[in-house]
Amino acid sequence: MPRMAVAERRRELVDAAVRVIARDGVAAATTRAVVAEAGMSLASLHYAFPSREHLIEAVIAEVTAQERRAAEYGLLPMATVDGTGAGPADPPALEDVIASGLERYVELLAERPEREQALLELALYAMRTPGQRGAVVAQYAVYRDSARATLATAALAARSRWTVPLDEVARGLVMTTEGLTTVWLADRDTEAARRTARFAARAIAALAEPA
Amino acid sequence: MPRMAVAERRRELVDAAVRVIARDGVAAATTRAVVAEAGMSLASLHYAFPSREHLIEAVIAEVTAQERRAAEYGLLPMATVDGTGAGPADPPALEDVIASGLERYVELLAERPEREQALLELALYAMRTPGQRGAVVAQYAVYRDSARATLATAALAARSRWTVPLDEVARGLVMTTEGLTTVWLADRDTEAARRTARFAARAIAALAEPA
DNA sequence: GTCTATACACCGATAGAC
DNA sequence: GTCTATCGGTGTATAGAC
Repeated sequence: MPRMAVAERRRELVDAAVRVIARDGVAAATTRAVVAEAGMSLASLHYAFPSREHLIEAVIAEVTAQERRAAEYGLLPMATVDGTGAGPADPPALEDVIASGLERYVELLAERPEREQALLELALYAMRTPGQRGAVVAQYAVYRDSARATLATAALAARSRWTVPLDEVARGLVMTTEGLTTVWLADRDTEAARRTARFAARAIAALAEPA
Repeated sequence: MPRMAVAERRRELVDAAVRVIARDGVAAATTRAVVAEAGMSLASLHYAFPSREHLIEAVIAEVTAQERRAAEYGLLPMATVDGTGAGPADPPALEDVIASGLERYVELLAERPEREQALLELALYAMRTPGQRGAVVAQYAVYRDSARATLATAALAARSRWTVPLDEVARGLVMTTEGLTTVWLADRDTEAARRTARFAARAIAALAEPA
């Protein structure tokens, strides 16, 4: 193996761990499985990280950062739905904006179930690991921030304003996506999930009024 | 150790496994940890179960049965809220009935987080284990059935009727409890969860009209 | 810095005495 | 039926050659 900076090695190990976890779960992400995936020797891992736990810690941090980026770059958000330069006379209905966003999330879920399952497993793992509780809180704070920003933009696009604190709405949206995720992972019924998503969109949109 | 019927031994092992899983997680429920919890020797486990996987399978079945019983005996349901023999003139508001049920769920969650976390972990484990996917589907079917029955009773008590198929409402309720669970497990903010529960109750109640 | 080789604990499972 | 003892395998982590 060629020499490489420790930082680079760390990056490759984290990426490999992410792939293993997505494919086979957190429990299967043993040190041996990760280095095999990364094409390194076992000792390289312990040179880059003091222990497996530190590696998983880095994985959680990396995944959280990815989620943050995805949220910021609007891969998840629902507010970019129109784009046709709608005139001031015909703003989209808020319910439709939110519904299309949630439906896009369901699509994404159905396309990459491993990713969402991996995120859930990592969260549960972190909840059990004393030093990692903060990481979980941070992960869900990212979700909430993203939801807040998205909902603010959506209301703007739909010429509406929220009648309850934006924070509450954001919390409800995060609860919705988490609920959709768990239920879909359990029964894999995409059509039912789409219907539930539309129902949730209606419920959330009811918390706003025309501006 | 005293002699005992295989069935009884199986029962004790499953109970011990449930305790270990609730306390330390699925990954920690090794054969040795379980027999230590049950106060048996290692060989007894393999006499009662052909393998650890079969034991976990039995645990999932047992936990699902417990959930079913809890649902049937009305520990979860929200429809038994009044009980004062309210006259025909003052039915409770549907929103309040559902809200009190969901708030009770939040209370239960805050009281026994280990149980809900264990259920989630078991579900995720089963999703990854080829032979266990059916168990997960069954588990969530139980939730849905319970939700359906509860919602039907609630509508009756509140002199309302659902304007969308009951199945859809039930699905929305299950999604809600799952979402509440994951988010609460992540941030442990009980007051926020209560607020989210009330918001969800309003949204669900909006799907019914006076009968 | 990177490797091979290995230490050592714990895993699931079984053999065989009682 | 129930136990102790042990097998073969895999886990994390490290020692020491290069």
